[in-house]
Amino acid sequence: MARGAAQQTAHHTHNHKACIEDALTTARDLCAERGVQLTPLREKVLQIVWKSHKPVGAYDVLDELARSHKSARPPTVYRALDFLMAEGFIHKIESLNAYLGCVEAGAPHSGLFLICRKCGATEEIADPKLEAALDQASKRAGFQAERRVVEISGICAQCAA
Amino acid sequence: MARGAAQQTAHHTHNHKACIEDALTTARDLCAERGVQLTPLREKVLQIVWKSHKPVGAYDVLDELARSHKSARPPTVYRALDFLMAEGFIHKIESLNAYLGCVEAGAPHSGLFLICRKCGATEEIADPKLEAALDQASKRAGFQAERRVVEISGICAQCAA
DNA sequence: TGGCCAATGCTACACTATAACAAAGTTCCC
DNA sequence: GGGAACTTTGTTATAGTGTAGCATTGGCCA
Repeated sequence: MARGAAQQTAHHTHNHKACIEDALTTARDLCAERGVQLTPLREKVLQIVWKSHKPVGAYDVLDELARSHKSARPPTVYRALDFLMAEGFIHKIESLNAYLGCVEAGAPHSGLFLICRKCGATEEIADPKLEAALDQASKRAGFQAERRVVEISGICAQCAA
Repeated sequence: MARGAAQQTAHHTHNHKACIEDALTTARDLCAERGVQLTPLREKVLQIVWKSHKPVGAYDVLDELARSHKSARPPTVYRALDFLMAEGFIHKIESLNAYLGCVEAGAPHSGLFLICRKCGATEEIADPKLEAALDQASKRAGFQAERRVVEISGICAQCAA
């Protein structure tokens, strides 16, 4: 699963380095606030997940991590991913068994994802109205919703053009 | 993963045998219409998936299938599951890596699922308004939606009571 | 009767994820 | 500063999910 350096963005070329820096800074700040540790290992994993706007598999993270961290093993990666998810810094894309940096880090939340099956770029969109509609639908069925998984696959605007 | 005979329904006790029979009859009719083969193997797998209203893992299907079909292997099961999904008779629940009988077999479609994390019962609900809202949201992002995964986990009405 | 196609058999393997226990590092209190 | 409690990481092994690739069978029909 080679994920090249080019074509990393969801919509157009942009300064992706700034994306990564934003994500890392936000994570550092939030961890400080919360009194939890963004250890070098965890930070490195977060950086790897943020290398592109495409969901990345745990074993791809492991391969990349192992270059700087020879002792890395599957549990190393999964523990870091679990931490990052618990803090709301990344999401798991269930339909791909892969992980994606969260653009709205802060409150842990369920996102809504648009996944391009051609280029792999995945966009997280926030749509309060839609979220409310989902909660409505649950409530109507007498169901206490706790977690939402909403993943839409198809062709992104760039690939369609 | 013991899935008992009791407590099989999403909402209340009901004649689950009728559920299964309905599903099998519908599948037989549709396959005849479409000129595809609902072989004994595929029918058996469909029946196993329909044993309850809880999503069932592929390897649980395999265990059950092997009782009557000694040569069954993972590919046996996955091929049958793929066929049944392609024909719209079952759904895959991505967040559980498990499969569930479709209550609205016929047109292949993406469902919306309410998954109880306590009893496992999973209800498929149809909500055209919500589906339209999801399509709207995609379109607004210039995205051509092809497949939807919508899975809501929480506590069902029965378990809450 | 031979060629084609769909379905199944079968072996092996790839990919995803966790259990369980050991070791090292951190915090905080006295 | 010593040490208990806790968090994080190391390490080995294994469980769980899914597919590749080729062989075999059986029906259809030209």
